[in-house]
Amino acid sequence: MENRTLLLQCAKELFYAKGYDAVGVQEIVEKAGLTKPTLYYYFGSKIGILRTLIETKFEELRISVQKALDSEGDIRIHLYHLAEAYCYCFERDREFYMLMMALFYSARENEAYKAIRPYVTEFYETVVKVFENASGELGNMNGRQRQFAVGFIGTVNHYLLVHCELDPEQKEEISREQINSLVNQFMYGIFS
Amino acid sequence: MENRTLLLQCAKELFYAKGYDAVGVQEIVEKAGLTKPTLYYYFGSKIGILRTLIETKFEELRISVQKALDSEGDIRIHLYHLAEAYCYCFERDREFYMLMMALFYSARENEAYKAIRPYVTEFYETVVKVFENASGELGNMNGRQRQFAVGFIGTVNHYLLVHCELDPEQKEEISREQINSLVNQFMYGIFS
DNA sequence: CAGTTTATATACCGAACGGTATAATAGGAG
DNA sequence: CTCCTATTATACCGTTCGGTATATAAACTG
Repeated sequence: MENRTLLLQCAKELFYAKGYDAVGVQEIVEKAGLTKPTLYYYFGSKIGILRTLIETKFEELRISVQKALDSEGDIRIHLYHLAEAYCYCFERDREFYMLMMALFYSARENEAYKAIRPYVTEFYETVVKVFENASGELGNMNGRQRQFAVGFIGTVNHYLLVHCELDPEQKEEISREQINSLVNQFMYGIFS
Repeated sequence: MENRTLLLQCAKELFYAKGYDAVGVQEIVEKAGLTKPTLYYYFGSKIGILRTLIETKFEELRISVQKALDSEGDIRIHLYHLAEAYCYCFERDREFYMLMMALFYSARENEAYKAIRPYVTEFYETVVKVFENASGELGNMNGRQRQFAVGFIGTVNHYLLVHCELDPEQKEEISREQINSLVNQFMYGIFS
């Protein structure tokens, strides 16, 4: 493996296990069997390596989300494909997805949170648009699109957290029925 | 205010805003207008001040949760009172509740997570028991009590997070109807 | 008043922090 | 072979980290 990739991998594992602020640059390069100038050569700074990590992975997620939203169908279908895209990303790299979630819930003035914020906002806005485009089906939402979007993302994230707790070894993958019932439960919450 | 209480207050605000690892002991005592030995006199270590913070606040939550579970009624009533207890804790000290949530989602090998883990586990087990005691009403749960417990806590937490997003100034308090519909939505998820 | 306890400050510790100036090494191109 | 670029290491920078030895001031206790 290239040293650049190796550093990204080691950093991801350490950030996931201990948290961004609790990991030192020294620790990352030691794990990779390299030295600090190598890390600074590729990424420029400690936050730079986190940013690279986020950008790389989000690009993958962005593609599958776009594919999900291009599909034909009602809002239920779109939400299903959206949830599917998240679950797919989760299953491909649990460590990264969990790291992302930890960052999402971390302190607002933290540097690591500021690094992930624009990406989270981007996806949040994408989901808001899904609800706005569905006003024909859902009727007047009284400006609750934002609430729905936060709710939907939260429901999916929470589902994945529970899934992680119940299947730590990642033995079974998330089924279509599970994703379907997740979306249904969320939709019920809207109409009730 | 006593210097001890002042230090706890300042630490809470900083941990909430920046995260435990990103805050230095120096920063805490400067905000309080004191010096390091004073902090070490009262709390012994940096993690000691977080532990004191958690223990103090959890004692309050523990009392209101116990009161909720002592009430007569079916599982829906118990869950309602439980959700009410969480919401009450949240409204009394949003900063602390949000800090708790951030810690809950933080990295598993982080010192701060280890400090809060026993308390989270304690409440988690309490909620598991609520579901176990309701086997008469809910029928055979196929050992899904744990899943329900994680689900319930996650639903409440997520609701409070959204609430925070939509009412950042904390103008209106959470109504009985809101708590009721939250519990109903969760119960629907179980039966579906 | 003398002795003890409680509470606070000054001034310091070694270690780790993020980051860098500089040089050596390696590989390809002319 | 020689130059150039890409990559890596040695050795260091000033700052901040969590934590403490020691002294002092105030408040209680006999």
